[in-house]
Amino acid sequence: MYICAMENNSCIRQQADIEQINRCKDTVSELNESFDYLANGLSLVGNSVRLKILYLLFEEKRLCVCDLSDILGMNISAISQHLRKMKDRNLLETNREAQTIFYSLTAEYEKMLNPFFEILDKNKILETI
Amino acid sequence: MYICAMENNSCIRQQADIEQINRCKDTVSELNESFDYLANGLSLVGNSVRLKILYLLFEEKRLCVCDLSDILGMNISAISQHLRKMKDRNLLETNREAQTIFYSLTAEYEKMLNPFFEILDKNKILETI
DNA sequence: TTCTTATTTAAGCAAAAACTAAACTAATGA
DNA sequence: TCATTAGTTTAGTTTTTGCTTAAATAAGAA
Repeated sequence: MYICAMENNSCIRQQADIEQINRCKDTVSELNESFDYLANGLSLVGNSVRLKILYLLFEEKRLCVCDLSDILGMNISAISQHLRKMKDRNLLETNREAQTIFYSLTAEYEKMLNPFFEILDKNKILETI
Repeated sequence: MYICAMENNSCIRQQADIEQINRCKDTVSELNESFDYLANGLSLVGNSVRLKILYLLFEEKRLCVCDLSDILGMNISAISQHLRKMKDRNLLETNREAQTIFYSLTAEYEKMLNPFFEILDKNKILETI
């Protein structure tokens, strides 16, 4: 009989597969940082404002903060903060042209996010029919 | 000259491409629900506890609430609430066997999440070297 | 029927994320 | 040099998310 390590919510199972549990625990501790890193990256994409920004950059190649603020009907500061997060995680890169700073997708993430852009593309076609 | 529709943070650009802005606005309003839906799905994966659960289910095919609670060292209730969210969004399905409820990935999302699982698999191999 | 095991659900709280407003930086041009 | 435009940063507020606790449900066993 196997007893969970939880203090309060004790879950006393008759039929736990201890080998399986241990194998899983090993996986989790081995990949712990990978899980955190990947989840953090996905959480950036898992926000509708940021997903819109990413898709628009995929379509338009480059846009400035002011464009995005206008398109999305949002405060420049809010947009800038979203862009910063994505730039910090290397989803985006910048290119200054006089006072204007253009944001674009990095090649790495353009490729990685492509399957999701395709889903959106498909919906776009469906909408127009 | 083009003036943004923002009240306070007025961004008055000399060189905005109005056609581009309008094209983007159309895209956003057309795909608005798709963006929300996709972002919501991705936000589920963009949490390290849920990503761990998904990967473990990918590896082990099925696990019950109690197993996951034990493996992740978390309260059963917390795990159950994570599972519920993912089941509601159709990432997971359940299968009752007596009192035990086994969760597993739906075929649709197993396929969709595969590229991310592959990243984790690769890291796993690297860790063991 | 009552007890135990497995899980879910609801309520409340704490931490994290997103947004607003205002101050700040940086490039350009009069 | 000073004003303007474009964007960033910081501080504070609001909203959302995740977790804890406790109560509820559901299946099987005594």
